[in-house]
Amino acid sequence: MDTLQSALQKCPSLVAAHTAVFKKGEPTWKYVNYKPSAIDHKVSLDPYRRESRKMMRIFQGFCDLVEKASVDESFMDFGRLVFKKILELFPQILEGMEDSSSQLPMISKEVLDESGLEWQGEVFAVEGENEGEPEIRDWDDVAILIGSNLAQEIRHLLFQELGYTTSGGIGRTKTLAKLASGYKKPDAQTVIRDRCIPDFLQRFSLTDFWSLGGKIGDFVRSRLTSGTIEEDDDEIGYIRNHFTLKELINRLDKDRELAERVYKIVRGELYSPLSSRIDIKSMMANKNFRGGSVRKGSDLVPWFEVFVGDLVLRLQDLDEENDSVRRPTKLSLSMTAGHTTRSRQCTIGVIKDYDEISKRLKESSARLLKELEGVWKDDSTAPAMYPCIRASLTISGFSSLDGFKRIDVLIKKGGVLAKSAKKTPEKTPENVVPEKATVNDPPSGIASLLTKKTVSVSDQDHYTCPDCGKGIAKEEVGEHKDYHFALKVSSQLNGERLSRRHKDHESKILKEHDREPSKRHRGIESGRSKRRKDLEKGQSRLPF
DNA sequence: GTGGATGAG
DNA sequence: GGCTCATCCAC
Repeated sequence: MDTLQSALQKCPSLVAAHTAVFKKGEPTWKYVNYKPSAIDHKVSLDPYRRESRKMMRIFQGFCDLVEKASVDESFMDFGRLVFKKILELFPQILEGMEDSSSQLPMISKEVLDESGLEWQGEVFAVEGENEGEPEIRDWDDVAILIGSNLAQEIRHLLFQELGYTTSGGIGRTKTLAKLASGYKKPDAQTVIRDRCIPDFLQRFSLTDFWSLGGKIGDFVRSRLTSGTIEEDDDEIGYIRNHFTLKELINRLDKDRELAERVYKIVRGELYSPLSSRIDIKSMMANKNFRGGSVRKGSDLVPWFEVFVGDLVLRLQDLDEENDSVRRPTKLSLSMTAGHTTRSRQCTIGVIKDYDEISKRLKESSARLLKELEGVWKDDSTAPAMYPCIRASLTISGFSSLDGFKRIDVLIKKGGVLAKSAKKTPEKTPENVVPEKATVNDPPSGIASLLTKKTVSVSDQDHYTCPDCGKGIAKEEVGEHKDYHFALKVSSQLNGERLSRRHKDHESKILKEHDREPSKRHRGIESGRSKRRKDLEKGQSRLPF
């Protein structure tokens, strides 16, 4: 790794950015006016998380289904927005929807031109496609076209609001959007029409796909290719053209799931749904120690201060972000000395107050440290525990106590919630993990923009839909009914235009969240940011 | 409950 | 390449 000096030598115009740091022994991070040494500082990613959250809020204000992919990347499902726009611009589409099994008649070039729609961004073109305006052949292209406009809008909005430039990708699946978003940067977007997918994917290799970047990708490649020129020129196309699903299953040691994933991925047909809320399962604060600076137990205490400060801060952020109260029930301390890593965990009661939980986490950490020292002593395999190379604290087993917000106030200000709260967290609605949607064969047609096949089901209150017999969570009943209405709209109206009432209802449908992406759903992924000066609450920074 | 592996960035 | 972080799974 370069030192600051060597990096500056290679790139004189380099602007080295400061990052916020925790100083050993301090529970809060700050921007320091000196060069923080790795020996007694730990980087804080908090400022980035905060910016991330601001971006998320803007995305969510724009789009009804947003999936956070990482601190600086999100997927947006433009399905409803696109459909709404299509109805607005081309209401005649409804006439073609009377027969849901047939293809929708395409609108004329004149009507299209009248709409004033224009492509936004770099529209990836197939070999031999005429120069100039990218072709619009079918409704899929129209949808992507509108998607490119929406992407431009949200990117512009983000720049207006936060000053960040972004790169985006527009495609029919997350995989495509993600690859497209990195295709041209910075401050650009790339648009992939369905028919361009093979040509676009030719530019990538198997291991460029998300989740295939590691050993699994290498394994798949080793089972499918032998390194010929043909394969090398278009690895993905080669796989697409040479293997049936059955063959893939055989080649990949009967790993059906993996085979199906590969099969779909190389065709740009992995229609995985976006999930708006991924409940975090654990939080870790870690520090690698250099130069043998931790030679005894007491050397760790100031780091516990830092770890706990970091974790509790993030806990606060999590609450803020989700407007919830989530608390860990488990704490784990892990340490590495030499080549051996050992960890011990303990359970902790649910504590609402941040100061109280900090106190508890520190006490427990000290206790776990004692335990680990014992473990090391008893373990003849392991050498000495000190000097310690690494230590980390992980909190997990989150339980949500939103339902206790008021009760807690009544009991005691900053009080500790008793066992009752801890014993029944699974029963609180917030803690019910929604059933993971599984979509393999999405419905086709524009109607699919409105469909929702899977709904989350809680053990307690559910309702059985008379139309389809599915169990529906209470909160979801309205939405579910809208789903059936949507089906009717798309398949039963006998060519007549929607009545006023239907239109109202229809717009209501469009406002609903739809966690079921489908073949026709468009994803956009955007990310990468520039830094911007901003004073963070509760934290200080120096004016550089 | 633990240790290690995996994958992303 | 070092480092940070989250998740999964075999034992």
